[in-house]
Amino acid sequence: MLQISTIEKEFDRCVKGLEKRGLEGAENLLKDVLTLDGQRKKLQGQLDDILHESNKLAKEIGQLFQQGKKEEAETAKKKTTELKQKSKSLGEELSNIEVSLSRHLYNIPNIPHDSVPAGKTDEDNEIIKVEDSNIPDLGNHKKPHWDLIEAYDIVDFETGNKVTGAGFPFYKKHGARLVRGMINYFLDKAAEAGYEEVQPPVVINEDSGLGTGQLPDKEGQMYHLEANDLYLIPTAEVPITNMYRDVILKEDQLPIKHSGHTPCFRREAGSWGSHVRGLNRLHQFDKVEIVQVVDPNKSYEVLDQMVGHVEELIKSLGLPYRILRLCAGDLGFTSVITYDFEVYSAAQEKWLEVSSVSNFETFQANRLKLRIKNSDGKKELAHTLNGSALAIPRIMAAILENNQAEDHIKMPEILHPYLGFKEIRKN
RNA sequence: AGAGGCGUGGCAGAGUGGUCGAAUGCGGCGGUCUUGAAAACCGUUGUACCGCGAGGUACCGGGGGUUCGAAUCCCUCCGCCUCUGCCA
Repeated sequence: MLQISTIEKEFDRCVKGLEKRGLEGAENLLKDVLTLDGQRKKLQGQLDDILHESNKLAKEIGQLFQQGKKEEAETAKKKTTELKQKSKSLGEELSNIEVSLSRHLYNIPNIPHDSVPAGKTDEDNEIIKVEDSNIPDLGNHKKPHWDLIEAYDIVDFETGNKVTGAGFPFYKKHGARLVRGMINYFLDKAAEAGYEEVQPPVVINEDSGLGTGQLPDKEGQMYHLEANDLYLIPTAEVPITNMYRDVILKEDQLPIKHSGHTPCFRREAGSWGSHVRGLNRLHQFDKVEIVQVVDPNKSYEVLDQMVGHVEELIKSLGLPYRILRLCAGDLGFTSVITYDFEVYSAAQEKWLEVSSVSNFETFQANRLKLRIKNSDGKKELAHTLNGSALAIPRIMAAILENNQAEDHIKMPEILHPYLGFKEIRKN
């Protein structure tokens, strides 16, 4: 969430940023925050004074008792009753204000970067790079991947439907091996780039959901385990970034770089429809995520590195791709700037989003209380970033479609050592 | 899952109702000594909020309660340890 000090110091920039996102009444919302914060300070001051009085009296009463002056002590006790009532009512008033203040703050999204284009929907996203020279000419044996996976018997939706439900497929044979091979390849590449691998829990508690911003905003997108009040992760970003919740890092520990593979679970409530077929959208899918916690002065340099890393991965697989800079209206709640990567899936003739790389600046760190202590002993909020590197099923869809031939599907050469086969054939 | 125990500052560890934001040791930082280092000695050393400042308030796992006053008593939740049970 935004820092109140930022709202105060850069009020106009914040208003403009929120308006760019299409948030209505941004100025009033931010004014309310400042008003509430002013009230908070005032009440806190009053309460502190009363508590000060009470503390003083309590000490005096203690001394009177020790000196055996019981009557005087009893008289003094009576004075405290009034103070107690005052502090109680002030305390309630204060906590009401605080609740209201934090509700406001939790509902205010991050301020977009200057370079983020204005716009409302994904139509307005800015295409900053297109690499489409390798879109294959598939001639007349062009099959979408949902036909291919059936023909080659490598993903089984029907059995997934029976065992769990729609959106939970079984990968089989070469398909299962392809998933595992890609995960290993992506993790190896992340390791080469200096990311330390972790294998995080795939369920998280409420505090973690709040920390990275999935809660309270996107409550309905996560699977909730009610019996334990835990959530299935929608991305490894959540557990990995939350490793650093309530942590004060020393300068020389930076940058923190982690990679992790997890299944990701998304309810995708409301986004299901006939246009979503095959591997394009699932309730459970595998993804390798990269996360960094960095010095605030270096986060844009790091963002470029992460974008470069993802681009190299996609290139190495020989897939046509493009890079988008999301417009303000399409930008995630917590993000300052996001680059999306899409690969071209040549049979369905569609661009598929396979990665999203974002800088959150201090937005997550503020919720997480993730700080850096510099050599002068001063503390400041860190910047957090993350990116998919990469999401498996859509990469798989594009590989299958783009590399299909009459009676086989070629695997990208870079994956051969990870697969134990060079092409998928029937049987 | 059941029974019992425990949860205090960066770490270790005192503290069972008032003078406790908290002894002591270690670690950290500064200094003396030394050519330099170590040792020794001296000093200093939690976080957050409010305030120009003096200073004030809150925090001893989380939340609530009793009391004029709670690290200390009570309730509850969470976590850890031991034993028993179950299980990959």
